[in-house]
Amino acid sequence: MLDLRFVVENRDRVVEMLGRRGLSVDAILAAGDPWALDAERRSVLQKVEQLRHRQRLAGEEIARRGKAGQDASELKADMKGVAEEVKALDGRLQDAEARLGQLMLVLPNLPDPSVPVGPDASANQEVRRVGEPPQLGFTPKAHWDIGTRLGILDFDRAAKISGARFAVYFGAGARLERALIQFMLDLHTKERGYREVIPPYLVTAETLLGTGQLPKFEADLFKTRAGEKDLYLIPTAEVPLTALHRDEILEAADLPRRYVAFTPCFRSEAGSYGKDVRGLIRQHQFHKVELVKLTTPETSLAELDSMVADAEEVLKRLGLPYRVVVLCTGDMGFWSAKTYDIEVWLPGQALYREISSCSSCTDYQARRSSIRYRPAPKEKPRYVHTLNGSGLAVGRTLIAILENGQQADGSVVVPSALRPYMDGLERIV
RNA sequence: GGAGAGGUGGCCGAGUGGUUGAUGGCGCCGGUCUUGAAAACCGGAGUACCGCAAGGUACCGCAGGUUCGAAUCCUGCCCUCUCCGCCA
Repeated sequence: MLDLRFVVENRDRVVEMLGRRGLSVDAILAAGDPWALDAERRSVLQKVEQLRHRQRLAGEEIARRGKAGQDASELKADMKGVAEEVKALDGRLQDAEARLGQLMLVLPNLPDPSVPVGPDASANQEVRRVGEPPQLGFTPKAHWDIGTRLGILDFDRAAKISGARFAVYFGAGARLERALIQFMLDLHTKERGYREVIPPYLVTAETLLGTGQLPKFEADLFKTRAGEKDLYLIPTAEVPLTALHRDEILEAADLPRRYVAFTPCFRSEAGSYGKDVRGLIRQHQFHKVELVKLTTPETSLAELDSMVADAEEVLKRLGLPYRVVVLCTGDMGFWSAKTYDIEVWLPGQALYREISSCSSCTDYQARRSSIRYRPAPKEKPRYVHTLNGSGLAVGRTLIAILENGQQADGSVVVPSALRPYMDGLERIV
């Protein structure tokens, strides 16, 4: 969430920055007036604290008289009234704080000044293009045709088992998925300085509140229920990885922290009916190798750049053409301050499709999750910046390999970087 | 699923309802001593919020309650651990 103090003291600026994201003042105020609520909160808080101070002094006096054998019944009677007053005011205070807290949870992050302003994806800006789309010399097929024909992907049987938006991988398909995972993890851990993590795939509501998926985006999640306990399937490893250091104060020397995790991801894809219904593009369950960093505010944008480079390196080594796009204010995620998407070329659709999204969330998640660091001994703790990025989405990488490596005879060439992970297999036939 | 134990400051561990944000120990930081180090001794050290400031308030798993006053009493919840059962 945003820094309440900053919001209160910089009303115009906050309104302007949120406006860039398409959030009008009216829309903000419709959810509640943070400025009025904060004023209420402060004034009540001061009264409560004054009364509590009186209670404390009176308590000491009563104890003293008790020891000295003096009467304190009149003072006690007075303080009973004070206690009731405190209780009433405290109720008002808690009410104001609760409403303010809920309001702050539904305000998105402020965009970084460098982010282009725009209403939707059409205003995103291409940063660079790497690699050339392959000259296939025949009409390229979509991956679902390629994979089905090779017998390595099976959507019909997946539908039988689990319904729409699932896939079964067979043989070389399953092997290719596993090879990609291994390849990506090796790259990030051995060459890029990330520490490998296997986190829980089921998380609590508090965890999702900390990263921002809750309370606003519950419809996108799969929720499980076991007895009285509600747990959510992770939509991305960003959630458990970012939450690793919740309620902690890290040492400056520990930053940046770089984590990489391979996990399945689960998304309900509510509201995406009719979109990407075929193939592996949009599934309820998919694999992702996720990168997460905790950094100081000063280094976060540089670390974002290097994270993008880490994700790009996967594509470079696989020989897949791609471009990097900086998302405009209107297309960014709720908790992001700046996002780069990496889009891979898909010959089957003849367009670039998102295969990675790398964001700096500045201190937005850190504040919600209370992840801080101490800049120097004795100094006050500050919030870290949290960054996350796909490195990469495994299923979509497999799509790109099938579509870019497809041959006229229907076979698929395995990128040489992956062959060591597939017993030297050069071609899927 | 059944039975039991426990959650206090970075860690360990005290705490009779009343100057207890909390004894003590370890670890940590500074100092004295020492050629240096160790030991010993002295001192320091949590987080958040309110306030221009002085200063104040809150926090002993969480939330309520009793009371003039709660780490301490009561209720509910959460978590951890042990044993039994079941199980990959």
